[in-house]
Amino acid sequence: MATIREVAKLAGVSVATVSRVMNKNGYINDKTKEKVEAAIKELDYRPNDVARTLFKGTSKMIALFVPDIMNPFFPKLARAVEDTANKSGYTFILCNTDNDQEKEMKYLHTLLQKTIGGVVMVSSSIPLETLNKVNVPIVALDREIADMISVTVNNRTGAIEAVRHLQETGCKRIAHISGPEDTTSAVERKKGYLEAVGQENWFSEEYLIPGEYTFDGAYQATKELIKKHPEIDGIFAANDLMGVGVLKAAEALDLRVPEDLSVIGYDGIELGEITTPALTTMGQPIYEIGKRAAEIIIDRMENNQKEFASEQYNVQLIHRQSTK
Amino acid sequence: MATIREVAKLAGVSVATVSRVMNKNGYINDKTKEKVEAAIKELDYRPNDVARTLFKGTSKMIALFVPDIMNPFFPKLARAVEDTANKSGYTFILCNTDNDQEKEMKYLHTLLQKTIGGVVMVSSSIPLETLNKVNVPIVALDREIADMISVTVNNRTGAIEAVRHLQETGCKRIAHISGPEDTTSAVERKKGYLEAVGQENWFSEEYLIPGEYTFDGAYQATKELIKKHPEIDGIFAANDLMGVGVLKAAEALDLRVPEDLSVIGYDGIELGEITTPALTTMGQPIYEIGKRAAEIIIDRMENNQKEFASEQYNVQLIHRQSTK
DNA sequence: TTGTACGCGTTATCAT
DNA sequence: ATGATAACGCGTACAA
Repeated sequence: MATIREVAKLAGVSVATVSRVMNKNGYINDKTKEKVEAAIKELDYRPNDVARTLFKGTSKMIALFVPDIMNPFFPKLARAVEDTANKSGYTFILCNTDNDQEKEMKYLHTLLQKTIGGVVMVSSSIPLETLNKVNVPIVALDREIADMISVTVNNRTGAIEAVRHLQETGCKRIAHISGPEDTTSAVERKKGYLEAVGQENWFSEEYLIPGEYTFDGAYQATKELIKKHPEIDGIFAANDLMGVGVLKAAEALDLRVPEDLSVIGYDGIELGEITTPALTTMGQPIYEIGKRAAEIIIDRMENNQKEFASEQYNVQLIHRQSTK
Repeated sequence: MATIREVAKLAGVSVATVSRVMNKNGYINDKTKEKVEAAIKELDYRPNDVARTLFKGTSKMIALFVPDIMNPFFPKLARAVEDTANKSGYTFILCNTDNDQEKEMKYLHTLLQKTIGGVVMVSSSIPLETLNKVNVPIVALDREIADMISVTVNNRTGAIEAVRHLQETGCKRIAHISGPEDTTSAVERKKGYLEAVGQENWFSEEYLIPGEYTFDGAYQATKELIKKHPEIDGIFAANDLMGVGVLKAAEALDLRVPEDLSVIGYDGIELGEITTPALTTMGQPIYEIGKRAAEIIIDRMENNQKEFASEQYNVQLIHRQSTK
């Protein structure tokens, strides 16, 4: 790779001049500009981004922390962040955290040492004081982190709508398989469920069981739930991955869906279209929120004076085959 | 972030000494070492990786080029590469290429400007001369790229095995939905299919139709295929995503699987476990090959004198419900 | 309008 | 055993 010095020599000018034409800074004679551009072209010169970064003190890189890219909710989110980052000339770094604090801290420090520009975080177990001490813009995505700027969907009201849909399509006894307690989206969805049916006279605490946002968790949970409470005729799973787990458990239990058991999920990932029956769900604008989070981060990096606010998007019922 | 100079000042030594204790280079008095370490700890000093990279001329970053992380085959591969990279202290950069040459070239140059350490590539439309000119270790993963070092599975023999399985379970007329012609894995799988049944007297070119490795492609292909050739009783889809597409098409066509139509896929992604019926497939060690590709890249970066060779892994029949 | 020289934070070489 | 300093490649005051 050619350096700025080589270009300067070939063009018969100083490095400063080359730098100026590269960055369109200051005044330059048209004639010398041409010479320089010719030299740049001839050598296929591309400025060394590392040197640039060192000088500027910040790099055009943006990182995304997700629990696990193998969870089918995240690829689209990652894609959205990457696309948006690229559009503004940023490089995209993906970090799988496994919700492991040690891993997250290690990542954060590694990135800091690379003078990362900004971080989009889906969840974080990093202590708030660390997060605040760190001099890098951070935006929370999908889940809130304390009082940081976040891009989320309206989980509580979406959950209420999900339960209402179950009721409107004839369900009398509705259970909820919830997500992790330390995840705001899961907590909000559970709140919505409780708000919708917590006061019903049939309601029981036993209708509320944790599934940890995983397929297996929901599968097991459903089996136990139905064994104990065969009267259940509707299940609201806090995410689609669990919704699919419920579907498979129903299959194993020889329960017809939606005749014997109605199922609704949350997220609207493509997986839900592929099951038989296809999963009814509350669809969120996944790509959209990922894109917005990236845009906000980039805005904050380039435009530090502006005021930023959290954003909340709406979810929408997608009626497929797992409810009547 | 504290710099090495601040540490030096606090410890009352020169920056060279600090550098030495950081890198465990040269001789250092135990006493001064202690002083320096104390200062490092006190300031929570972490060397600036950008400066380091600038000096060394290469960075501890490894990139993975995939067509699209939203394709369910890739998350596990990405995860494998990232895990392996991290284990050796490398940072992971994900690049979605969409099989778009322009995008790939842009990525490559961006990364080069960051003095990327190595690149793992799933497919590439980058001209070979560019690839060769570039002074960065590259390994091809999942698909071959000319004569570069690659980590793949045995696609041809796996395909033969898949077709044999269909035959052994009673299929008499077996069609193949193939992947992209410019993708070596797809070409090899098609070769295997042809090798297995191309000489049968019932064989017809019309049994061989392209599905582009996509769900929709396979869905449409299946519908047309069955309409034209209702005698088909077995389909070998060149990947699982298409296998699932076949399953859904069969459902739409009111065909029972496997009674009326047997289906086998390729890859062994988790998606195939979730459909009803679950998809029989040729499972490849996805995580394993991703890991190996990363290991090889890292080896090449750290150990340039060694000789490296391509590796090929075996696939294994996973018999689920879509075949008898 | 252009060039010189310094600084960004490290590491490695050469003295001491 | 330790320190001073050049060098990595770039951008920008400041001088010319």
